[in-house]
Amino acid sequence: MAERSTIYEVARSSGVSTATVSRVMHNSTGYSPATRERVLTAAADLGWVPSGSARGLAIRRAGIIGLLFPDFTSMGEAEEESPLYVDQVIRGAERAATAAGDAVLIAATRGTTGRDLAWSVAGKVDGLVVVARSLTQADLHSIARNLPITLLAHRGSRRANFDTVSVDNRSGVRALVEHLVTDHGCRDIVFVGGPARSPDSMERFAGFREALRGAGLPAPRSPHAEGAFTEAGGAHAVRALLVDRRHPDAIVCGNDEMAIGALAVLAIAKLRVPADVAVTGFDDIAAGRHIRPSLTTVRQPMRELGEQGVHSVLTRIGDPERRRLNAVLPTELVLRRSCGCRSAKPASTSARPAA
Amino acid sequence: MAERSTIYEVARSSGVSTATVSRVMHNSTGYSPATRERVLTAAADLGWVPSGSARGLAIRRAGIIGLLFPDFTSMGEAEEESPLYVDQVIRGAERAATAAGDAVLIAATRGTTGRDLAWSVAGKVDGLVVVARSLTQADLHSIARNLPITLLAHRGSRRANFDTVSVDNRSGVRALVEHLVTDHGCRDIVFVGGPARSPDSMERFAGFREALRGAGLPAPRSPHAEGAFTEAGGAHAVRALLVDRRHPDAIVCGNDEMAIGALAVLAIAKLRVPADVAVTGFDDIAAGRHIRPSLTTVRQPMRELGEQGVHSVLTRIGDPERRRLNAVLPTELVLRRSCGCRSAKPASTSARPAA
DNA sequence: GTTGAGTACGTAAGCGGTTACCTTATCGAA
DNA sequence: TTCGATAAGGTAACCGCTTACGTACTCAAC
Repeated sequence: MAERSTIYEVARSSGVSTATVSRVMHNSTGYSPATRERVLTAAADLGWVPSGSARGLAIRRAGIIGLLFPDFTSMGEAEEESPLYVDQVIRGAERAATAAGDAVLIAATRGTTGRDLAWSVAGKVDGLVVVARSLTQADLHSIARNLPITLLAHRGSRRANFDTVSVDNRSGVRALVEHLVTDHGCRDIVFVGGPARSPDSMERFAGFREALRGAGLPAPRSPHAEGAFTEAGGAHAVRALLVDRRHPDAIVCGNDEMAIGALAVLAIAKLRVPADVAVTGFDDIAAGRHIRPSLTTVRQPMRELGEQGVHSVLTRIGDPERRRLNAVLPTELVLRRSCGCRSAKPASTSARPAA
Repeated sequence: MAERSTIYEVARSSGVSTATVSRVMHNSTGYSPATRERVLTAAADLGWVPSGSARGLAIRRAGIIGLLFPDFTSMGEAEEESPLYVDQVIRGAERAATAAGDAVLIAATRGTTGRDLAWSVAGKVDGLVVVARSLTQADLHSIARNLPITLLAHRGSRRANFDTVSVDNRSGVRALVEHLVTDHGCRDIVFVGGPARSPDSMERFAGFREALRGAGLPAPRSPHAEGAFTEAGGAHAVRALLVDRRHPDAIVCGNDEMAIGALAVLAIAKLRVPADVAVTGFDDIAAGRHIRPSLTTVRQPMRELGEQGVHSVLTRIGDPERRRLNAVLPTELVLRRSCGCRSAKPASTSARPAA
């Protein structure tokens, strides 16, 4: 690996000009079959890997879409790091980008801002998919002046001047709570939310309230307990909850990890799930299928979120003048044991299509 | 977002030459504090995102490391797709790259080869980390002529002319089996392997045999059953196994997902775990902690694998003449319920350091 | 006053592809 | 024979940065 070979070497060793090499590589016309052969073998012989930088500069397109997501590890101790669902989003983004002939560049934002961000990530891509609140408002707007950006799972995104793709948190929880009320006769239902300022948590709580009001039940102004979106967070919140009240009929948790934490605490408190109290989560992570009782939850199409995100920036790259697009992906109710259901067949819910 | 702004515009609007803008942006010397201010504000005002392609071309370094991993989804039906541990590897790679000021570009190889590969991925990066067998031998060697490549978890990699980072599969399983024999008195132990040609599976089986021989027990020439590295694969293999023999003392599975499949089949067969038969996995995926009985397994440092992989190519980029590096990461025995242990404290095992 | 060193810049030649525009050769039709 | 069309392929400008050099100016030392 002395030096990376260039198009000039390929041209020389096949006796043509670089223009012809370029033409052959792109299947355009203007060369004979014999020439084509010579160029192709020369390229293969050299193991030529064309410089993406040079090509990108020339055609003004790097062929790379960036995916930005939050990672808190290095910030808050060994805390929980970036949420599990990000993995799925990454996979989805990869798939969509590859299908479109692009590649995806990923980067966790650990407090990176401004100049660093622009140089280390933004400059290398043709567009950015940004998960949740991984970027400050300032950076978002600054970068958006030069690069297409699509926001993922960003609440209040309708308002903002961005393309967005989000998940129908509200309908998901609404369907879930309606199920608890209607099919399991629950009346006393509590909501254990994630971080108070989390957009996801707020939306889910909103769905919770809607369902209760719809059922003619009293709806609280704020979640009955809150904690981090982690097992520990859920455990802590439920522990606190049980201190000053009798156990409710059902505990609706902000996400699956919190629900798993809740299950652990309830087991210790000798409360049976679902006999004494039903428990539900949100996300549908893998662990929910294996834990006992298996977890009733709302499935988010995380992978699709990533796919649509990439799709969205690709679309805007293709047509910068197009009007803003705010897509909302449907969620799906997944009924398992922890709510009292026996079967595990999922029931489809919400479907408000892209706006 | 009319047109991406360039260094020329920054230069013009701050009244200096592009050389000076460049100097200011890189904190080198040769400008006055006043000039620095002017340039910086101009850049911020424009929201200038410098072209990574242009910069990459000029300094002959894209600042991107590629990570290639297998994904079989689109090839073999809705089969299982790329293994779960890849997510962890991705996270590790991202972290290491970001720490070094680079970014990571990910791409699943779904049969992509030759020319496409070179253009879509290889050309965009400064080096490649390749998971397992995501690339054909031919592509590997071809690309390696122009790009630093580090192989991950690639058996027989010692021989190959590549930098490698792998995991000590063999010692991991050896420690596991020794534990079953010594602490739980198992004699009749079977190995349920992954795909016959999987390097990982072969290495793990080798460790299995070593442990048995070391304990003076008869060691089989080949795994007692085999299947895909999935729940279905494990279930299928164990079902076949139980058809023509009495249940063994212990079933050592090729990975956690197979072990989970095994647990399901054993439950249906009314065999108690661990009372009647012990079951173990490999990998330590999250589900293993939640399933009942919790799964005894061997933890692979997946994240570290990704980190070391990136580290390795970065090192080689820095010093192309350096001699081959073959790192082997230690594994760790994780004792939980499924082997008969009560506690869940992990015991450290193997530690053969980098070679 | 001349010289030398140092500071603060500007100039322009790359980096490795792409592609608009030319040139040359070939061939059928007028 | 001449002409126009078409095929095959070369020339060189350009994409947006970096950086080796060159230049102008200041200041201290001789």
